[in-house]
Amino acid sequence: MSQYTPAEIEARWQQAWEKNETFKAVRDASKPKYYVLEMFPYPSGRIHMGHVRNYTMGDVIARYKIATGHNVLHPMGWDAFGMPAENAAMAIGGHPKDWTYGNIAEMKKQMKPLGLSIDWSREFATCDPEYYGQQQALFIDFLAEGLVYRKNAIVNWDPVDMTVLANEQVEAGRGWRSGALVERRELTQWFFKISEYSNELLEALDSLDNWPAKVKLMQANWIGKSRGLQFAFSTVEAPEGHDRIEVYTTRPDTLLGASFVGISPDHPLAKELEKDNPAVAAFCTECRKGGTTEEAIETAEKLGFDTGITVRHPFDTAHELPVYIANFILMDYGTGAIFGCPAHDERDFEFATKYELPIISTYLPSEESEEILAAAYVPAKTDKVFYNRGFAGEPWQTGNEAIDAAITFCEENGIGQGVTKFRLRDWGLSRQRYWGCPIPVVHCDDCGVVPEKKENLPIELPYDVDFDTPGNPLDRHPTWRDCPCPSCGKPATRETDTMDTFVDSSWYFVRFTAPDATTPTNMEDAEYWMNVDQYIGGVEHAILHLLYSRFFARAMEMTGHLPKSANEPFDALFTQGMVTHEIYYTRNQFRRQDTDEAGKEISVGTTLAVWHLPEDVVVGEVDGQRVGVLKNDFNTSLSFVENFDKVKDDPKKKVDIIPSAKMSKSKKNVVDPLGIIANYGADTARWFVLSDSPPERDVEWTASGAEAAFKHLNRVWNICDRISQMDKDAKGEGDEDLLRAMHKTIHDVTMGVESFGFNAAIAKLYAFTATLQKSKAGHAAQREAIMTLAQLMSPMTPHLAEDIWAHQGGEGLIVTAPWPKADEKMLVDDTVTMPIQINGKRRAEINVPADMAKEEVEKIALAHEAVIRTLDGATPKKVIVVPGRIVNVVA
RNA sequence: GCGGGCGUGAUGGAAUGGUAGACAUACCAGACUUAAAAUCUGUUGGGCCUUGUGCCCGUGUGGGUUCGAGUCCCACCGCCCGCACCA
Repeated sequence: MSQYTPAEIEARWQQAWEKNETFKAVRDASKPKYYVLEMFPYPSGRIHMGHVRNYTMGDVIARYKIATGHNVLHPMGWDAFGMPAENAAMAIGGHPKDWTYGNIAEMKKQMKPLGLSIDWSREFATCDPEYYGQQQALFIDFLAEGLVYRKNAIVNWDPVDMTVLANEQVEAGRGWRSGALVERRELTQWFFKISEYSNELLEALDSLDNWPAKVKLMQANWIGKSRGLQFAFSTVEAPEGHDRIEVYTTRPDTLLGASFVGISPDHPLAKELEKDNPAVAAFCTECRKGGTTEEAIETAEKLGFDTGITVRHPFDTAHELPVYIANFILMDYGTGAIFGCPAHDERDFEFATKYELPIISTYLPSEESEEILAAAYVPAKTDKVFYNRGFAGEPWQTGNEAIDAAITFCEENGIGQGVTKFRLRDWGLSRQRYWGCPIPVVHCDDCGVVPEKKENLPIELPYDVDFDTPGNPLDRHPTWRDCPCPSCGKPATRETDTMDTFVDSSWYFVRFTAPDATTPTNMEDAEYWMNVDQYIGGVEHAILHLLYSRFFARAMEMTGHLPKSANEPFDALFTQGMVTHEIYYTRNQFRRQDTDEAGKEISVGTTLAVWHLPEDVVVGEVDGQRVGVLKNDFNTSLSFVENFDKVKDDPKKKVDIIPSAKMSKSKKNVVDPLGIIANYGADTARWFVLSDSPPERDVEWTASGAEAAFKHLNRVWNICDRISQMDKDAKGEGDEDLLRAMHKTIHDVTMGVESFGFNAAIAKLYAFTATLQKSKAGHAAQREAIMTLAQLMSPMTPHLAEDIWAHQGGEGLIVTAPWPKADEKMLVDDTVTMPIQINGKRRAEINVPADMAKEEVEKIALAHEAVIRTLDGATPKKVIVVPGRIVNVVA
C-alpha cells in the first residue's frame, strides 16, 4: 500500500515533461495549430491565487488541445516596464532593472511548481532590449505611415507620478495608478492615431463571435459613435474672426427649441474674450479649476457667463439667442459649443431655469398636450411623439425618424452637414518616466524631429541614473541625451519621453510567435501561429488593453508586420473571475495617542480594525453566525464554542468576519499559493480553483474546500493503488455498468472542458470517482476506468494523472496520450427510467427499454397503478411521450 | 442618467423547454477509537397527516405562452458591473 505524495510526484513529472520537451512549440503543418494565451503578469515578485486560477484555466485548455491532436503554443512572459519598479527604486533604493529582473526570477521560481504546460523557451520580458528594440522599430514604421504624430495637447498630468496619463487611464478625475487628482497641462506629446480606426474598431466587434457580449459592449460604448448635425450660428457683435460659432448636435430635430448657445471655457471665442475682460477671465479660470472628483461632478452647479454676444437662429435670422460660456461644455467633444434646448435636455433645462431662459417644446406626448415647463421631456428616441415645432418629416414620428429628416432638411438647405462623431480620442503614449521603452527619435535644430536609424536600435536605457530628484532621470542624464542627428550628423538630443506600458502589451502576443526574430515579427511564424485561439484574462482589461491591441494589429498589418487575417488577433476571449476570501478582523481601541502602521496619528478612543491572515484564525459557527478565534488564543483541547466563549467579550480577541471579497494585502484576506502547494501540492490548488464556481464568476477560497480537493485526490490515488493490487485475472460484477458510467463521464467532461464548464466537469469527475470506488467490477474494467479517469483529470491535475498512468502501465506520458472518445453506443442505456407526469406533476416512474415505441410506452404508463389512481376513472385528453425522457398525461 | 448582467437550500453552485437542488461545503447522526483527529457510512428545501409506493407548497414578486417554465415573453422589486456634464 503506498501513499499519495504530491511533493515527490509533482517534481518528478515536471522533470519528465522538461526532459521530453513536451511543451516546446515547433511549427508543424501536418497538425492543426492551437494558440492559447493567458494575459501575462506584471512581475510584482509574488504570485497570487488570481494568477493560479488564470494560468490553470489556460493550462486545462492547452493540455486538452494537446490530447486532441493539436500543435499547441502556450507561452509566458513578463509585462515588465512600469512605475512600481521606479517607485521601489525611489522608496528603497536600488535600480528598477535589478528590481524587475529579480522579481521575474523569483516569480518564475514560484510559477514552475504549478506544472504549467508552458514553452519557456519563448519567454521574454518587455524590458528586454531585444523586445523593446523591436518595439522601437515598429514605432519608426508607424511614424513613416503617419500612424504616430506629435502635437501640442492639453494633457492629464498626474502630479504624484509626475507623468502624463491617457484619457483611458484617468478614472473619475484621478490617476488610475496613483489615485492623485489629475491636473490639466499643455505639453507636446506623441499620439497614436487610433481614432482613425474608430469605425473599423467598432464594426469589427460584430465579427468577434467568441468574445463575451459584455466586453464588446464596453468597447462599443467606449468608442462611442454618434450621428448628428454640424452647423454654424452667425454671431452679432463678436470679436473679429469669430463671426461664426460651429456647433454639433445629435438632436437637430429640436432646433426650433433652441434658447441659448453655450461654449466651453476653452473655446477660442472664450479665450479671445478672456484677453480683455477680467470677469470672463476669472470665470474661465474658475471653471478650469473645477473639481474633477466624482462628487464634484455630481453636485456641480451649472454655471454660465453671459458674454453679451448673440447669434442668429439659422431658420429665422431675426431671432437672436444669447451666447453663454458654460462650465459643463467640454472643448474636446464635438466643437466645444452647443445650442441649448431646455425643453428636451435635463442639463439644458437646469441651466435655463437658473438663467431664466425660455423653455420651448418642439415635440409633445400628444397633440392635445400642454407645453411641458416643469421638467425636460426626454422620451426614448424610438418613441413616436407629436412635433408641435417640427420642420422636417411627419408631425407624428419617432425621434430617430425626426433626426434623419432634420439632417436631410438642413443639408438640402445649406444649413449644415450630417456628421458622425466618435468619443474615442487618439492615444497619447508619451510618459515622462525612466522605466519604459524609449521613443526612438532625435530632436535636431536643423532637421527637426528625426526618427533614429534602425541599425542603431535598440536605443537602450542607460543604467547609470539616479532617482533622488523627482521627474524623468533621462532628462538630466549627462551623456545619454546627446547624440548625433541621424539625418545630418550634427549634435542633437534624444527624445526623453518613454512609451506608455500599454504599448508593450499591445503586441507581445505576436512576438511570442517568433521571440528571437531580428525584425518585430517573422511572417511565416506569424501566419502559422496567429491568431490567438483562446485568450484568457481579467475583465479589467476589457477596454484598454484589448482595444489598443486590436489597433496595433491593424497598424502592424499596414506596416507589413502582420497578415490581414490577424487584424482581430484574439479569436476567442474568456474573462475569468477573481479569487476571493472572507476577511477577519478584531478591534483595537486606542486609550492613548498612537500612530497606525502608515504613521498616521490616532487619537484617543478611536477604534480601528486589525486585520488577520486566514492562517492565523480558527473559524467556527456559534448560533448560526460565523466567527473566529485567533490561533494564538486557541486551546486545542477545548471545543470551538468553549474557546469562543472565553474571547467573545474582548473585542481585541474576538474575530469578526466580513463576507468574501477580492483578496487584498491591506485586508490580509490572502492565501499564499506557495503555502498551499507546500501543504497539499499544486494539483490540489489547481483542482480547487476550478471547482465550485463557474470560471467567469468569482470563486471563494475556503480552507475546507481546499481540504476537500486534497482528500479527493487522495481518494483517487487510493483507488489506483487498490486496483494495482487486484488479481489481474479477477472477474467481478457490473463491468458493463462501470464502463457505461465511464463513457458518460468522458462525454460530459469533454463537453465541460470545451465550453469552459470546468466546475461542472469536476462535479462529473467526483461522481464517477464515487462510482468507481464502489464498483465490484473485474480488474480489466476497473483498470480501464481508472486510466480513463486519470486522462479526464489530466488537464486539471496533470501530475497525479501521470502517476496513475505510470502505475497502471500506460504507454508513454499521459500528457501526449490521445483524449478518450466516448462510445456513442455506451451513452444510450438499454432501459431508461421515465417519469410520468399528470398535468405536469410527477406521479410515477416506469422502467422501459430505451427503444420502445411511443404507443407501447403510453400503454404501460396508462396502465400504471398510480396513474389509474390519480386519473380516478377520467379519460386522458392527450398523452405526450418524449422518447427516453418523459411521459405527460393531460387529464 | 445611459447601457449590460444576475436573483435557485444554511453556503458555493447543477439543471439541450422535460424527475429542481447534481457535485462540493456546512450541519446532524452512526461506525472505528480510551479520546480527539483522520477515514468510512447515512440524513438534511418547507409544510401536513392517515408515516405512505402519500399529499400540498417551493427557483425574488405578479402575470403570460406551453401538454410541461428555474429556463421563453411582459411588468415590478432587489443586487452587481461598465460608462457618464458626450451635446
